[in-house]
Amino acid sequence: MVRKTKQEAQATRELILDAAGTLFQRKGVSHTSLSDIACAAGVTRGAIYWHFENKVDLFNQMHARVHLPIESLSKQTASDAEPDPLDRLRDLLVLILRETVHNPRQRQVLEILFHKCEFICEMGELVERQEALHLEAFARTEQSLRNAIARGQLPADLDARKASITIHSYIRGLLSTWLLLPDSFDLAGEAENLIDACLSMLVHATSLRS
Amino acid sequence: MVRKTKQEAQATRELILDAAGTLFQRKGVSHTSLSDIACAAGVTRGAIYWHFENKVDLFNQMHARVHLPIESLSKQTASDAEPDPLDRLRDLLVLILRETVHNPRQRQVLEILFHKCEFICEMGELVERQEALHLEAFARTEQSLRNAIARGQLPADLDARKASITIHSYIRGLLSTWLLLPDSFDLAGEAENLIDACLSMLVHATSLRS
DNA sequence: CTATACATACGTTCATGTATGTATGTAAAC
DNA sequence: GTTTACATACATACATGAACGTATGTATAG
Repeated sequence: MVRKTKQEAQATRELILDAAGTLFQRKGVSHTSLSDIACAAGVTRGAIYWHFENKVDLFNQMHARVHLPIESLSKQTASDAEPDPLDRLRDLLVLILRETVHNPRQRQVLEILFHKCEFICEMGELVERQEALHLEAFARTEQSLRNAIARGQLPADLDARKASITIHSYIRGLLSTWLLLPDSFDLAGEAENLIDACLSMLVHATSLRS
Repeated sequence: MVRKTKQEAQATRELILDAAGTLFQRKGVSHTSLSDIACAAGVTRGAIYWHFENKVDLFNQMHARVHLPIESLSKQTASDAEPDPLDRLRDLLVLILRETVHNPRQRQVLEILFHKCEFICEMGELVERQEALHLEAFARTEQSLRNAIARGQLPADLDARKASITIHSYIRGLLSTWLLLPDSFDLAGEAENLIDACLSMLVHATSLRS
């Protein structure tokens, strides 16, 4: 069997990415060889080297599949035409927590990023792109907070920058902790409570004001 | 040169651990070979295999050096004889943030744990011990919070368990974010503000009550 | 004299990258 | 509508080097 049609080739590519995701999640990125992936996907290493440059490239392509939805959502949230920016922010944050629990692919990618790979320069784009994504997210949330302040939903002297970083750290900590110890608490069930607690912090904490 | 005195042998052991720490932090655990470590420490692999079973063992021994101070501190904090448990908790949390910034060894170990190693079963004790440490920390903070509730420093109906996990996730998120992007905010300078914000959340957030 | 604290040397196992083989889809030529 | 030619989508085979673990050598401390 050789020379598949373009659709079949695309399916093979997806197969490889799926297998890689599963193995990365279970054994870690650097402890998974291309032979492992090929075997799990039912192909040979030749197929992998056809579709990808090497493991790092394969790893980066993996992330390209899952980022888009959450990013597009967060963008419209930061619009200053939104009449209730604080509630949109709340919706977004709750969604992030819930999706991580219920969307296997998102959970897989986050679990790999948090606990199954090493952030080193050899990973190529990953580190830079991840840093860039964070800074973008900081900025977008900061904008949302400014909009909320302008609409009187948050204290006028709230330091939006500090608050944005605080929120993101909080979310990252929740995800990281839950992905490490999924049985320690019910992330999906408590999502609203956890986010509301965080947002109430923005309202009440005088130490986050300038 | 061979056969050193016991003190010199101990010094060699420390040298190896130091070199390993530096290389793990820079290149990641699995991308650092024992040859790299030996070379950096000015010894041969033979010396490493004399002092340690293998890389995993070496990695685990690394952590044994740095955990103790923060653990002993957190233990006395949870004592119910403490008249001001909330303030002791505050001190502890602020200290954790500051030490991470100013104590190179703590920063190194945390940076490795968060971003330079993979949490997989092949790492041996690491995963289990790390999980155990987390659960202990949850429990201790929960006890501190109960003490604070008993002394009227926190709402009587605060869910201590939820609050404990919330605090730990928050701290973990701050550390993880800062270690990834140290220039994005001043963790040491803002330590008190960040912790006060978190503690004010415990006081005001109704969503953390039972 | 013996155990220690290494250094040296050796064998073996992967994992990687590349080179090559090969059968088929696909499009153009006739 | 065949035939031809070429690119595609892999499989197979090979060469290389890195990293590991172990076995052994060896000088000295105790």
